Amino acid sequence: MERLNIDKVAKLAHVSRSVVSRVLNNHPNVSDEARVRVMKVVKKYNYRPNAVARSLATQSTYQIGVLTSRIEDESLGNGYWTLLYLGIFEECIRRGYYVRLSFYSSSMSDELHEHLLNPHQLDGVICLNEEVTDLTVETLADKDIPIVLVGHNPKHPDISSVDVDNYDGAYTATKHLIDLGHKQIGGIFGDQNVEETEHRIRAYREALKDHGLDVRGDYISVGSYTQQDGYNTLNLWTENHKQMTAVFCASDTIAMGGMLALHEKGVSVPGQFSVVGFDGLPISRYMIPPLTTIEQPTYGKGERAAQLLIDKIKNLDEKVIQENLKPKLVIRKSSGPAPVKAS
Amino acid sequence: MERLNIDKVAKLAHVSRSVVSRVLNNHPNVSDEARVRVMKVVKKYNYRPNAVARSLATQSTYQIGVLTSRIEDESLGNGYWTLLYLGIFEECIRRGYYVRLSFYSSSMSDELHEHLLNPHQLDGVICLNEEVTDLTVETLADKDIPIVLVGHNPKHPDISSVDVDNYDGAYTATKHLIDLGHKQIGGIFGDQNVEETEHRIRAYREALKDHGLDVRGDYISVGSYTQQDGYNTLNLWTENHKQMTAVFCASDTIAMGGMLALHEKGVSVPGQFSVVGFDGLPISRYMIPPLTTIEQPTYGKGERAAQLLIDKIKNLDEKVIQENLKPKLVIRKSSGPAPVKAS
DNA sequence: TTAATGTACTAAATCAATTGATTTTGCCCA
DNA sequence: TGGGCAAAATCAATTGATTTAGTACATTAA
Repeated sequence: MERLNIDKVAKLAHVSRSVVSRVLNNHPNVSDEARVRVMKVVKKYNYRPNAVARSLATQSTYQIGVLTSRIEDESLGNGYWTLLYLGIFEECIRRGYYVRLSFYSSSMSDELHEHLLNPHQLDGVICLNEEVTDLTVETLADKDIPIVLVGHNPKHPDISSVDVDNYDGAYTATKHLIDLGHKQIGGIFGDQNVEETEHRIRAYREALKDHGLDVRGDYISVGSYTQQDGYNTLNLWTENHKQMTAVFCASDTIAMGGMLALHEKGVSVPGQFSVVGFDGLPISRYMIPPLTTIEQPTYGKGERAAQLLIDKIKNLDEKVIQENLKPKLVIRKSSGPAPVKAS
Repeated sequence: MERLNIDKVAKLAHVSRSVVSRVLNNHPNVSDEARVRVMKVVKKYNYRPNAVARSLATQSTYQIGVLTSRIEDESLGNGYWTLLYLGIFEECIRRGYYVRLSFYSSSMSDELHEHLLNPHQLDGVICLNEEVTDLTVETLADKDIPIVLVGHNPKHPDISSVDVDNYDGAYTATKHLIDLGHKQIGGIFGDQNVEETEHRIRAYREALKDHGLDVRGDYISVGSYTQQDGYNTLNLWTENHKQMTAVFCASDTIAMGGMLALHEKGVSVPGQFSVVGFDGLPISRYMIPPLTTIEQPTYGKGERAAQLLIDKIKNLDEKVIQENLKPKLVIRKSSGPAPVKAS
């Protein structure tokens, strides 16, 4: 198939190339006859304007970059990400944008990272985790490229972001356990110094306090959002904290690891011990037992982030929006009434 | 920051723009003095050539498309995909390519699908599942854009592809159960009419036959690669096939659902019943009990697919390569010796 | 009837690179 | 001093679109 360009189409339709461009972009001042002639040729030869040339002329590529850090390597395998990508992608496609996928690793040279964010190629960037944000913001600082974050970042109050309401979710989870009669409730949390984590911890503490329960420092573990961390922590606690009857895990993966530790120690869930997770990963309903969890709208987070970004690209709207999506408590079999004291 | 282009750089370095281009692309016939002068300016102003203009001139975008079908919606949440993307991405970055991510859904118009594969924007395409292959091949038929598949597809023998050795994996899994003394072994498989599935089924049957065991039709289920399917199937079988003591699940997700069914029925794993999965998802080691599975090199599949694609883009090499990567049996706690007959 | 406005179109500049053709420079040797 | 020959540099075409400026003609208003 010989390559078709706008000039050839113009010739075939007996108009100038400007007219073809007008027709294709729905610009005014084109007669109906000309429009019909052009469209006929376009249809017949299945002509599509060259997007690269168009990008060069318009100085916009209709591509946005999505940047994930692979620092928490292990967590990349947990099913959360694909749903996030899907949400971003589908919103983008609806609005005529393409998605470029990148993973950042700390071993990457700054130069390569900059390369990933090459300003002539991306109309905007979504950062999916904390680790990439600082570097990205810095790299794009004077380049005038909009950024949106998934997960609020107090270090960057001038950048729009989307997050689940972490406080609300963690409070609800803890209260759920309190309502079931548990008095000794542990909390296992992920990465320190991340706003998300701090909010979840605060909500956990305040829920306990609000209901007249003690907040014990040794009932709180702050590690990482991994199965390994949940496993290790509950392995310890089942030894050291015999009074504990429930735990709030700040992610489903932590809960998964934790439940394995409980299983190995012969502690029955929920008979002797209740577990609540956070995230609502698709796999959570098939854990043994199925996990009570705080379901966050993962797909929706991606969707909304893309919306905010594209709005920003189009309007150059300077408003900063930091949005909280509501999570939802999903009660399954991993949580139950506090066991009656054996003493 | 005022926009820098090749002309301004040329002026600042007191050379013509061709020299700048030569320097940047490591072409010969540039004097050392000129090279040094140009590089000095490039460094000083942090100049990066406009990738869009470069693409227009060279007719190549250094972007490859990665297409996933979202038909099996549920399975998008299982952690397999991100690892595949990661493998593709890292190989691409090493070789100077970008990755564009797309999800195909059957509700998508053909036009939109074509749009996703816009020939002026992609140097090549990787199809990650069966569902998107036919349409993609057709769309790109006369466009001269290389394609590589993840998962062999007998309908397209002229396209390179990467897959795990499904026969080998399934045979090994089944043999593992046989070696443990199981005689009544079920098989739960995923999507019908996919080469992958057929090979796994064949290997399962032949392993049984090779070791003198009966192959029973009612011990084989062909459904989908989902937890739900594993759950349903084992729910049935625990009722109907009391003699069965083990099952080979053609995916870890199937196994996960299956183990939940067993748990609910009070069947202990591996005491009364053994389960082997396929995939080696990161979550498999935290299932209850940790899953014995056939680990496939998911990251490696992505990596290799990207390699094949880029080789094809660069050499226009007409060789068709259909490669099988070796899977590995990982023995954990979900499989054990066949229970001694109660009768 | 004339001036002002509006519509449909074309020509040419622009975007920012690559690259083949051409010219200039530098060097050696006769 | 001039001819021959590479090496190095420049020039200009090319890639395929958008978009501004300019033009011709028709319509409306004064």
